Amino acid sequence: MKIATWNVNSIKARLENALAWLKQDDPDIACLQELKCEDHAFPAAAFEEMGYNVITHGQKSYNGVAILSKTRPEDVRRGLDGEEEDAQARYIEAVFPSASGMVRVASIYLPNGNPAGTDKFTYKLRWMDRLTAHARKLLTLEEPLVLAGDYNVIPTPLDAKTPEAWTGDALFLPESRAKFRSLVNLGFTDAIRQVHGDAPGLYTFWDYQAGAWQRNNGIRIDHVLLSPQAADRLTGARIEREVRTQERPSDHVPVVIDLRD
DNA sequence: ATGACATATGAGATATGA
Repeated sequence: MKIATWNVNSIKARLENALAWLKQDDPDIACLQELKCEDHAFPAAAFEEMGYNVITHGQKSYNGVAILSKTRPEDVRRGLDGEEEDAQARYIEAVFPSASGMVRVASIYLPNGNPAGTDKFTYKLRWMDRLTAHARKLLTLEEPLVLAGDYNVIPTPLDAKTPEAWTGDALFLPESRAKFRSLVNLGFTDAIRQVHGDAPGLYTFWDYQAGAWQRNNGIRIDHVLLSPQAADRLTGARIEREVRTQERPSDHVPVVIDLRD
């Protein structure tokens, strides 16, 4: 089965792009982030007409996550524990039937955290702690689990064209990278690195500004983390760079993995 | 040093993003 993640940067602005991509790539499950709309405004019908079930956790103007799936979601969770007053819609998770049993998938939009030294950065770090605590619980289920999304973390210098330009940025600060490592080191596999090793130039985001795409001045911040039971079934992982050549593209491109049925 | 560029809100200019 094929599982994808993509930060669309507004689902309303990107609806035609998303439909074209789904028609081309035909994932069984697609995690979307940065919807920038409330649940009632999500264009669900367009995806349902393509055969997808739709679950969303939306918010006006900012954030928002969704999962599209060819099988019916069960055990849906919206949001993370730990901050009851947290109004930011950044996490949705469900379990999906597949040919070889159930697969649990989460769509994650981790806080950006800039500028460092502000509440935004401490919120990012707290959110990462909450995600890690939840992931620790999920791992005890010993089931195929896929944590996919925009993590807003550049894991290593290999994941940026110009890492020196990111010094001091919340995406690359040691605290952010350390918390990402702590999550991975619970026992997750970074699907792209598992398949491509230390290959350079694997990016998922290019700024709209300063010709970043044309110069391939990108960063890898969209990640697919696999539990051991999911990693056992990994047969492929790729970054869909050509999606950046769409008309009015998102500044992110999809990451897609294949799991053996 | 700043802005570039894109989107949402809402009707001009500001907030957010990464």
